[in-house]
Amino acid sequence: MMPEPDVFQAIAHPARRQLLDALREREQPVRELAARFQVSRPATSQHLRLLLDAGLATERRAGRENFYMLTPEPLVEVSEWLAFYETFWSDRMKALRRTLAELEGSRSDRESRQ
Amino acid sequence: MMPEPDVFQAIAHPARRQLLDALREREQPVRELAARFQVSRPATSQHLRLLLDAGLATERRAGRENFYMLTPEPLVEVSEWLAFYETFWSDRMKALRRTLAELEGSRSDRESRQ
DNA sequence: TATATTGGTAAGGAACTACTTACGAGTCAA
DNA sequence: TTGACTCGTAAGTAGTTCCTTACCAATATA
Repeated sequence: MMPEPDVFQAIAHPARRQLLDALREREQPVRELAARFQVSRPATSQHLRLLLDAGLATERRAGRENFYMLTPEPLVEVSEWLAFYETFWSDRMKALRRTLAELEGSRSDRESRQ
Repeated sequence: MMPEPDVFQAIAHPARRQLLDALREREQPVRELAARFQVSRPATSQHLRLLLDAGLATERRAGRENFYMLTPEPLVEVSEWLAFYETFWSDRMKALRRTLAELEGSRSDRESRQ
């Protein structure tokens, strides 16, 4: 947990995003997570370790089970990085909508198909 | 551009995020991007290729220069995925703030340091 | 106590990533 | 036309990722 390596790297793998998605519901033991996604238990353990290191999950030992719980705060870094692009793409969306509206206008002459 | 491979993978590498950040300003030729980040030109080309494939950039040939331009729309996928977590972490933030407020309250007895 | 369950991790290997150097194509300028 | 510039890509390589199987420790159950 101290090393806190790249969150972007942590969410890059589909299997790890699936794990995070599953952990949104509730904390879950490895056994359950592994069964759910047809991923072998060792592979699941290894992905979970990476999520731990990225600070995206915590573990809670209960008997022989190890429950993993979502701690989504590090995702804020991704969110903040994305924020710079959101205005950008909404501008582009507006421009696109404008262009489509213009096309729509110029098409009203030759209303024909459909 | 047709294959459109994983956007999450595309933004996983710091060098590619730097490239995207640079492209937010304006379209830029490879030469300029490579010079800017002390990354070799071939390496830059290879990263840009990946961004192209992910649909995060387009290229425009002008003479012997190749200008790359940001097309951030595919980031919407990341944004939408993150949206599910934002309520989650804002709830956690609220809970944290509540806890801190309680601690603050119980501390008002022994007001001492700072 | 013996046995089954749960899980972490080591070891090994296939596939992938990210760099380098080398080269060739296309463009521009003298 | 010659030489410099810009760029993509091939080839090679070191390092990393992601899986597997095998094993051991800890815990629960019969």
